[in-house]
Amino acid sequence: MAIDEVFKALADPSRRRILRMLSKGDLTAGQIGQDFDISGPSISHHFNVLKAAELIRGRRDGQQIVYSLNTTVVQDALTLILDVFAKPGHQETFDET
Amino acid sequence: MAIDEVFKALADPSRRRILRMLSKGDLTAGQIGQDFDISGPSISHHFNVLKAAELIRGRRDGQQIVYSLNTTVVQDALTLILDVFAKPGHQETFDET
DNA sequence: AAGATAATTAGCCAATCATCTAAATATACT
DNA sequence: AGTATATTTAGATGATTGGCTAATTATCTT
Repeated sequence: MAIDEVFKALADPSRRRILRMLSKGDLTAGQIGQDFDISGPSISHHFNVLKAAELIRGRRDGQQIVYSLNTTVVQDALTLILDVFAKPGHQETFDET
Repeated sequence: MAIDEVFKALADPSRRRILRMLSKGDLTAGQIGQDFDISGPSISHHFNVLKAAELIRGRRDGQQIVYSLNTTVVQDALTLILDVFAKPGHQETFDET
């Protein structure tokens, strides 16, 4: 997993919205696009960025591409995000102060 | 806290490195800068981005500016980051699969 | 095989970003 | 007051980004 790609992918609000949508379940490109005011190609570009970060995966189902969250990478990404802030030798879980 | 600023701040590897350094303890601008190959003004720009996201705070101590992590905002930011991936109604902690 | 639908890739453009050098500001020292 | 040190702000520049339209690819339907 490329940490840099992950953080860059998360930098855009549309992409974060896509991730949030997919966290509730798989969706086709079209279903996702309907929720946005931007053009199809622009959405497609966001899919590419998210795929480059390996945060999502797409599989073709007939005419449509069904996108789903790559939960494995999402877990790893969250670990790395927490690492940015974690004091080493201070094994803290998220809820801890 | 401006979520958008937070994610933009995290998008740059130098800024993530700064945060990691500060998570171990406060440091002056100069001490941080020594660890980087980029110019002073560039580092200063990164401080500004991190300050805009309220992730760090700087206080003057004589000639130096001492930077520290804004732990309150860091906590809130982590919550928001987790929200990007969390299925609602599925109260999951970080360690859970 | 022709046309419709779903989505992508290609190519362009304006806006943003990370970096730089030069100049400015703030504090300390002599 | 004058100089050195620490850091920032100002302004410029090349690279990256997010958006668009047009064209392409893949699949389905008739």
